Amino acid sequence: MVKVKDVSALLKDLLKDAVLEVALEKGLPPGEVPEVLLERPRHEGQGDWATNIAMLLAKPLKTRPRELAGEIVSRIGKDPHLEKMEVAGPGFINFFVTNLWVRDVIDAAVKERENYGRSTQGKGKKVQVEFVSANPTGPLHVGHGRGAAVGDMTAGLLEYAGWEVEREYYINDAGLQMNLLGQSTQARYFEILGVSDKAPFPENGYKGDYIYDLAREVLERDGKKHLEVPLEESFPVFQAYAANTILDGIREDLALFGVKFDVWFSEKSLYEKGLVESALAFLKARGHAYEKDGALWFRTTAFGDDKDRVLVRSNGVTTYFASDVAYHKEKFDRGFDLVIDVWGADHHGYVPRMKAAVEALGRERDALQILLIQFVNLLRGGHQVSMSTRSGEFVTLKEVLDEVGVDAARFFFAMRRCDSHLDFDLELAKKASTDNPVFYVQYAHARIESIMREAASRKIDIPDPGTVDVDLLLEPEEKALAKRIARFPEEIEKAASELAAHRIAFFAYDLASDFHAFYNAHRVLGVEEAVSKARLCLVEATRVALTNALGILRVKAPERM
RNA sequence: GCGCCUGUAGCUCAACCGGAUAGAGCAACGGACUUCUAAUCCGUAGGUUGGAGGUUCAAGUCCUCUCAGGCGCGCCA
Repeated sequence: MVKVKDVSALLKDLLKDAVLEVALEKGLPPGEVPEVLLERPRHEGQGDWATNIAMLLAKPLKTRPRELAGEIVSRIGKDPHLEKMEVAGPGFINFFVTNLWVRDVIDAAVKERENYGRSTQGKGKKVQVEFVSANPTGPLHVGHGRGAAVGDMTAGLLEYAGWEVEREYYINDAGLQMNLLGQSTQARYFEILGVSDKAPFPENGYKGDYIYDLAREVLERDGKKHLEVPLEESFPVFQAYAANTILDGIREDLALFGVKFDVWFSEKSLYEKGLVESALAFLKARGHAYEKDGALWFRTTAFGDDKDRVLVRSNGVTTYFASDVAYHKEKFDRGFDLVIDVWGADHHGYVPRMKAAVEALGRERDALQILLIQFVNLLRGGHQVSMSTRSGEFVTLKEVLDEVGVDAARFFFAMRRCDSHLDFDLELAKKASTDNPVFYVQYAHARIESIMREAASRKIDIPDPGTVDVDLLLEPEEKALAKRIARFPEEIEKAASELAAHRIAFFAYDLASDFHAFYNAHRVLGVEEAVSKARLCLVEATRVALTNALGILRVKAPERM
């Protein structure tokens, strides 16, 4: 039996031979023959596969595309999987395959189960996905949620495509923002005790209500003792308490959202281990860094950035960029073949210098991929909700999860390309109606489980797909469904190589849609036995593909709804 | 001023390395449950892909210009 994925490979080989033969005959050196590609035609009636090769070759061979296409077709060898070929449109060659693939795909899905669709694309390669990485200065908001979903799903997708994947959270626990957090908490503590003039609230401090909560907790734990000592002395207590408490909250929120990190990496640890220093030394030794105006600069312009960047300020303080260079050096030193950073789109100006850093570290520019997550426009009751951590006015991720549920939130984020702005309407996501795609997809799964329960109660087993008579699955809804299942492995590879996890969500939706259409048109149980058996196999194959797709997104596939 | 992202049906979004007739859902209208779950399905209607040029056999996709929205442009993070 030919594996589903191999049908296209098989066609491609036949096609390639024919193309080379024709090209050679017309005097075109094999080196100048463009790459032969097979694509999925957009429309029904244009076959299962198509190629544009005749159009590409028409010019160098000085012939008309359609004529050439005919010539190529006449040289393509026979194969039991190949039903017929057609020359269509401006010069496409359309391939129609025989029904053999229907059994092939059902067989593959049912037998491979949780491995159906897995790819070896990333085999033997290690990738790190770093995401969220929010400063521990406040709770996660919806924007972080989108980053968390995209990062986690991208990681899941790459795992499925054969990569060894590590999920990492970078904790920005060093620097100015952490000081501000400590000062803000300290100031609120004094304010609560009615002596706010003794510890004024810092400019640009964190104004959210949660800072009051932290201050009150310190007060409960320690009493008024921090009033008695100088501010510098009590400051570390406030900072440590605030940062640890907030980070714990972040961990809890992410756990609730179904996101698990393999590594929580502390920025502070880079300094403690001397890695920032050694990274700077590395750059200096290779002539990528120089001193000017009392500061240390990184010559990022040598790698395409539009200006050089400061690593160490003239006051001796290292910049955020310096620790980021050190961090990325450390990542590559850990042996990753690919490093993916998921950032908020407001950091896009940072991309060229980070890419420059990667090159200066002696890596390919593309060894670092940065996914920029566009802003989430949070809507509630039609009007926009502001989301700035500093102003303290935001809706937290937890609030959203409590309101709309984890699955709805994850799927909502998954249904958009990450570089597209996202309107997240809470009222809409919460509705258990057709508006909400996650219920639509989950309902398809619940229906499948229902069929399986019914079959079990009637003592009917799922037969071996090898015994299925493919000619019993010729209804348009059956073929459409089988075809969709067959595309799952392609979809994985495509999505993985584009780092486009949203494709999986769309696939799941389309698969559910094909299933619902099938379900409404045909009965699985209570029809003629051979047909029933064939359909049971098809349903089981659907269940496998749907479960696997949802598994990548970490969205539940419920047995009942 | 310079740079990045976005602009596709009334609304929210898809569209593979440039391919054939630009697809879904919602909203609107008309239909379908005596059966394995109607949170479903089927049908109708809806478009100059913001605009103008260009490259190409072929452009939503690439190039130039332009308009609109968002975001960046620090010895901040």
